Amino acid sequence: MNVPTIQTFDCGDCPIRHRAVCARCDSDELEALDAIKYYRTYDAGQSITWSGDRMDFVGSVVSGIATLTQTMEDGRTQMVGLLLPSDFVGRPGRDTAAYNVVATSTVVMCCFRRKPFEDLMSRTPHIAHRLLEMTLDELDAAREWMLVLGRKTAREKIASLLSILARRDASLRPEKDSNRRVFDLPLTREAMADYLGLTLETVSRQVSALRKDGVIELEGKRHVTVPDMGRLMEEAGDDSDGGGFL
Amino acid sequence: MNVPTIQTFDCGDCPIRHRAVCARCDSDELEALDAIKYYRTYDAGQSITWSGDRMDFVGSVVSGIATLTQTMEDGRTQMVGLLLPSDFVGRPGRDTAAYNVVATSTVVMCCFRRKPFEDLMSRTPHIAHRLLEMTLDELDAAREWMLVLGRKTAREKIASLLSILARRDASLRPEKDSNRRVFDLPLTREAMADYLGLTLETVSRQVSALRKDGVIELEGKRHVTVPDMGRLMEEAGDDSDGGGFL
DNA sequence: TCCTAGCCTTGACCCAGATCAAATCGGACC
DNA sequence: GGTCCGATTTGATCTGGGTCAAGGCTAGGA
Repeated sequence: MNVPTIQTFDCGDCPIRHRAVCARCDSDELEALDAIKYYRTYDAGQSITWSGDRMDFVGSVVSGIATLTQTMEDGRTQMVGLLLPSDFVGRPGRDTAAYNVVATSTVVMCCFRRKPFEDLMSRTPHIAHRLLEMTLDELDAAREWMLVLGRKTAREKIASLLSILARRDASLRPEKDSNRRVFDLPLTREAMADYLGLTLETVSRQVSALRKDGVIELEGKRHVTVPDMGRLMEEAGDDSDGGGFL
Repeated sequence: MNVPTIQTFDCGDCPIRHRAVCARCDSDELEALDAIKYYRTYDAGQSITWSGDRMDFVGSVVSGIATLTQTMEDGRTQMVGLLLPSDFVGRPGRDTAAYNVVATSTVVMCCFRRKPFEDLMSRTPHIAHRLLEMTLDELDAAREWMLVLGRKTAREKIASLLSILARRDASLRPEKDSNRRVFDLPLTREAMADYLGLTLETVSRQVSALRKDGVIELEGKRHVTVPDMGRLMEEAGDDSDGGGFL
């Protein structure tokens, strides 16, 4: 499978380096982007966007983690995307949000007002291209996830999620030992369940089982050590490199 | 939810009118597209693309139906997309296919060699924009499907699929009675199962159940009549209009 | 220090959908 | 018409994961 490179860009004074929308842009274009950008902070649990609401900005996550969810009338909810630093939020060309976006931790967003962003986009082909690439990556991620949701067992689902989180985390900070990974779970058991199409009880049981079997080690409830990524990816049912992203 | 308009365009001598990649293009641009396009026919069951293979064209489906699937080593497979006439296949900027694409019926594709298409794309912003829109629609479709896969019951899954097929079919041919729909199932029970993350037996049972309950009528095994789309969408667990596409 | 509120874990039991097995249907081909 | 084969239906049984219920762990507040 295809593991897209983490989307990061340097937009001047954002606290992290990332090259998302403005990779390859020249300085004029960057200046134009700078002119319409602003920052906004959301507290953990706060809603960034509510499905159906008017949405007059697009932007990318600078720090923190947000989730993209859909809900049925009876309350069943499914997470359809996990937004990590550098991920893009919002859809140019549409003025209402299609999903609920909720901050899981404190989230800082680098926002662009939608109209000026769209204007800029139609003037600078780079940006449209970049956005196309990012969208295609997201599409691949969504499709990979369809396989997880439709055909994997609970244990494989958990292993898949851990493997993705471990790899996304690893691409943020350089690792020495390529086989060992250490990271903090950014999600509650309930959020994991919503991502995996499971119940929180099943998530809890399977995490315990993986711990018992030595696939992972836990320190507290959130701090995870993966002694052997290969083993984890086997558990996930992934072949060679375990098509991951998101 | 958002029901994207069917992507169709008129590319000169294609047997159907569609406005996919070249909507809004002027005549010069159309001519440039014409210059690099060619047609190719695939028989039912024939593979159009094999995951991991080199892919040197992109294109859109002119007629027939193809499926986009992912497979695990042990044979479990999940359909991740259904390609109906006018849908776009292939990813500009990547030279290997990410999925298996298989013709379900005889399929005619309007292809563009990838390199010239990419060149053309970088010269004509319209096309990149159009592609971005189409990709965003597909992403919405994939995410909608994640909700189906992750949280719906077997009966709701079947109803969701039928509702999507009925609506996509309806947007191809004009309908008088907006409540009634008649169409042919383009998929075997097994393909439906692969789409829905079920087994073919369960698909068969639930289709029978929906027939018994008067939600649909069957003539033979493939010809479906939906007497009341509202009822069907209720069964699908969809609110108002039942987020559709694909 | 204790209390409280979220999380999280674990156990007991149940059921929707998987699995295994057997017909039946329908079209293509002789 | 008859045979064959793949697609479909239907039945019987099994089981992974859902549901319900009872504690446990930890951080923050008083």
